[in-house]
Amino acid sequence: MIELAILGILKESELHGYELKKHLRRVLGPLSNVSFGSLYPALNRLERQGAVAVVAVDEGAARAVPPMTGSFAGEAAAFRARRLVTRGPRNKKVYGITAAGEARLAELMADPAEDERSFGMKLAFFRWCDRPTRLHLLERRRSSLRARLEETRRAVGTRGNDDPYVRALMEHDTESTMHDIAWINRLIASEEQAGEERATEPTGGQP
Amino acid sequence: MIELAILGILKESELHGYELKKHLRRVLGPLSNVSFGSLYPALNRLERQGAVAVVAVDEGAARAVPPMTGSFAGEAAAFRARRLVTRGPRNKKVYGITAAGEARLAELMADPAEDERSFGMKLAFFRWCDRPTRLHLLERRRSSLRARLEETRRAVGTRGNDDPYVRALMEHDTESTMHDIAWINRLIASEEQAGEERATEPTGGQP
DNA sequence: CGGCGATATATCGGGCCGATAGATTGAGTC
DNA sequence: GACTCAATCTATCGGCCCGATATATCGCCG
Repeated sequence: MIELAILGILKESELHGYELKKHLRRVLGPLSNVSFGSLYPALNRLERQGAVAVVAVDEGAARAVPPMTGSFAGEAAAFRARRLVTRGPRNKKVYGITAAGEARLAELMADPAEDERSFGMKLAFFRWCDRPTRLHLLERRRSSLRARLEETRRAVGTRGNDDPYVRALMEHDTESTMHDIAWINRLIASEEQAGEERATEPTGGQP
Repeated sequence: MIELAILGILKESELHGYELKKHLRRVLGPLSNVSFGSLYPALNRLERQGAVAVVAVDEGAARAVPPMTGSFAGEAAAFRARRLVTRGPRNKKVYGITAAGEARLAELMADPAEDERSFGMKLAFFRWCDRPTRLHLLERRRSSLRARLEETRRAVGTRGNDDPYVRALMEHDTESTMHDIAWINRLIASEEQAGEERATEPTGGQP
């Protein structure tokens, strides 16, 4: 989900759409590559939901509407209207996350469907959630990877799948999935270790 | 693209939609998991394009329309119409690939965009194309993986990416991509080897 | 000044997915 | 036989996402 990504980025700093896209590319890198055709509608959706809000409208507007010239602003609007469309001149709408948005982010992180891509996004924003949630997400991911592994192995044993290329595809999928599981195991281990280190402090848990 | 997958499966045997989905799941396994919401519209599209054709309408129709009772068939149609929708009773439309469809399959295999998923599909149907095309696809895939590798490495070196989780994500992406490249290299090697073995025959190439 | 590439916002058509609906068949159950 | 229940089978709908496209400004170079 793109909304998760937007909220995760906006939680760090206020940005306008274009910057947002660049940050998304930087953080999610080769995962997802969000396009404007998704980004702007998603921002509008989030704004309608009250999860983000426009913080400022920069530069362009400052030139088009200098202080205390109401009639001039009206002329500018008329000029815009004459040009077939009402699209504003270099509006740079800077968005910020709201309290509702932070709640929504937590909700999106914690709960829903695991569509292969979304795990990567969630991991990229792990800093925004607590250790139990992180561990829960990691374990859920691991179990879905294990299911995938088993399904692929079952498929290999099915008659009708004797094509060498299909075979190669499945063997490689198996290898990759095992590699991923090992990685998740390392992440879980380091998460648990960090948790234990913090547990050797005043507020005692189980010794 | 789902059309490629449908044509690739139908080239092997004639099937109706439901079977088609099961075969797709078997062959593409954990890649893609085609849903009915994509499958049926895609079949209609392909039929409109003349790439596939309905070969037979089985069972249900055989019961509803027994031989030589035109009026009865008319009644059945009226009955169906009364039920708010015209959806046929257990129609089991069996599809087959046409000559145009085979051409379209070759076209889809050879040319277009590389959206990460489509390579897996193409590989699954490699048996349907010749060695030069296979090598071309493998090399294209390798170069896109190399590009991805480089982009991720660039992203790791960018300031602002100091979050440990983002870091972990990128390191793992790098590892996976390298793993994939090694795999592609093996596929290319075995493809070239098979080509050379066949080249030591009557029709001489370059010694 | 005139073009050119980067910045910036936004829409549109079309594909894909998950949810849902409607219908038929076959097996099991009393 | 009547009843239920799961599986089979086709299909649509709303909604999201993407690529292409339109529009407009900004800063830089020659």
